[in-house]
Amino acid sequence: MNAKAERPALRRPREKHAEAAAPLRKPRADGQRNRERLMESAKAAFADLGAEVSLDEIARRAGVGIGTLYRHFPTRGAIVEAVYRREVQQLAGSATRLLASLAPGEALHEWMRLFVDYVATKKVIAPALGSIGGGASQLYASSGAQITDAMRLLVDRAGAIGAIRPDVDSNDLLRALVGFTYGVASPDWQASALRLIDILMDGLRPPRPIRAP
Amino acid sequence: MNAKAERPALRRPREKHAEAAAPLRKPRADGQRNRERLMESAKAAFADLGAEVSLDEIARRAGVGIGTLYRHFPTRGAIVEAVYRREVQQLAGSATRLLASLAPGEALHEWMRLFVDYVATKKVIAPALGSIGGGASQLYASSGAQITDAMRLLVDRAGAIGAIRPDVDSNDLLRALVGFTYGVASPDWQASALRLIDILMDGLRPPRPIRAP
DNA sequence: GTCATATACGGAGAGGCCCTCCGTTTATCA
DNA sequence: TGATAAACGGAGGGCCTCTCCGTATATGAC
Repeated sequence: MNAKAERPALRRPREKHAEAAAPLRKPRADGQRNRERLMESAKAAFADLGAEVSLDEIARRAGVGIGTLYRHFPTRGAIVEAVYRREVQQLAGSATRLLASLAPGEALHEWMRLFVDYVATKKVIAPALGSIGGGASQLYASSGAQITDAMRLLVDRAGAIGAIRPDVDSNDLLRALVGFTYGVASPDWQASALRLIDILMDGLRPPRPIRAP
Repeated sequence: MNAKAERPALRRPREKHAEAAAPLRKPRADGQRNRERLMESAKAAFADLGAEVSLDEIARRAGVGIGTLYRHFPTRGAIVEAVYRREVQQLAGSATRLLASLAPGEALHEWMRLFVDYVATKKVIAPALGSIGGGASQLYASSGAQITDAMRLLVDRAGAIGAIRPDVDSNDLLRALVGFTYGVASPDWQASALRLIDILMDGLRPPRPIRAP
C-alpha cells in the first residue's frame, strides 16, 4: 500500500571523478554467498510458512541482518521472483546434469520427479507472484520455454537410444505432467503424482527391446 | 500473544423458518446499515487504492470504528469475499430489474455494460481472493452459475420477441463478453469493451424484421 | 412512554512487519 | 600491508492488524 515508487539513491560515497567506467573489482564473495543463502532460506520459509512469511523471518533463517536482505532484494516481489527464477533454472539445468550421470531413460524419469518438487514450490509462491506488478506473465513465458526445452532434450535423448518409444511427443508428456500435478488440491497430490509418473514411464518404454541382448 | 486463539463463533444467523427455533430479537437496524456501508466503502476503497487498502481506511470511509469492521468481517478475506459476492449478486439481480423497466433488447445491452463494471471490480480484488484460503474456486463456481443464468434469461427474453437473432447462444455471448474484457491490460480496456459491446449488439439484431409491417 | 437488556459501537493499545539509515566490518587490490 | 569500496547488521520510526472492554442504543415487554 505504500507508495514505494522511489528508490532513494542508495549511497553517495565521496567520489573523486565517478566517470563512466567499468568497476574493476570483482564482486565480493560474501555478497554472493549471502544472496544465495537468502534465496535458499526464502524457498524453505515459503514452503514452511507460506508465501506471506515475514522478511525478518527469512533474514533470520539465512543468518543475515534484515538490512542485508533489503540490499539484495529491495522489494518483497524481488525475492519471490528471484526464488521462482532460481527454481526454474535449477529444474531446467538439472536436465543436462542428469543426462551426464544417468542413462537417458533414468534421467527422464528422475527429472519428472524433480518436476513435482518444482510444482510444489510454484503452488505456494504463484499467488504472491500474481499480486506483483503485471510482469508475471512475461516471467511465466520465459520459464515455460526453459522447461519445454529441458523436456524436449530429455525425450530426444531417451528416444534416440530406444529407452522410450520413438514417437513420444515431449509436449504431450509435459502436458501429462502438468495434469498429474495440477489436478486436485488433496494433501496427497505429490505422492499421487509420483505414482502416476512411474506408471507413465512404464507406458513409455518401447513394446519390445530394440534388439535382443 | 495469549490464549486468544478462539474465534468467537460468528453470530448465529437467524432462521428463515421463524418457528419455535427463533425467539430472538430481529437484527438491529444500525448493525445491518453499518454492514452495508462497510461493503460499499470497501468496494470504493478497493477501486481507488487497490485491494491492499488498510482496514482502517475502509472503516474511516464508512464512518464506523475499526472495532465495528472487525465485528462484521473477522478477517480481511471475509470482507473481500463479501464485496465480491455482493458484486455478483447485484449483477445477476440487475437482469430481472432491467427486464422490468426496459425492452428486452435494451435490457440485454445495458446488462452487458454493467458486466464491464463488474469485471473492473473483479480485476482488482481477484488477486486478494486468490491468496485467501483455498475456497476461492468454489466461490467462482457459484458466481459463474449466477452470471450464466442471468445471461441466459436476458438472451431468452430478447430472442423471444425478436430483438436479437433467435439462434444466439447465451454461452457464446458470455464468452465474447469475457473476451472483450479480459484481453489486454491497457488503461483503455473499459472504453474498448464498451465499444465492442455496441458492435456486438448491432450484429445480434435479426437481419430483417420478423415480418413486414 | 418507560425500562431492561441484548446488541452494537468506538477507539486505545499491544504487537508485528516493513523499510531506512548509518556506524561498523571486511574483501579486494595496489 | 594499508587504503578503500563494498557489504553488513540492527535499531528505530511509522503503518497496520486485531483485541478488549467500557459506553451507547435499538428492540421488545409492559
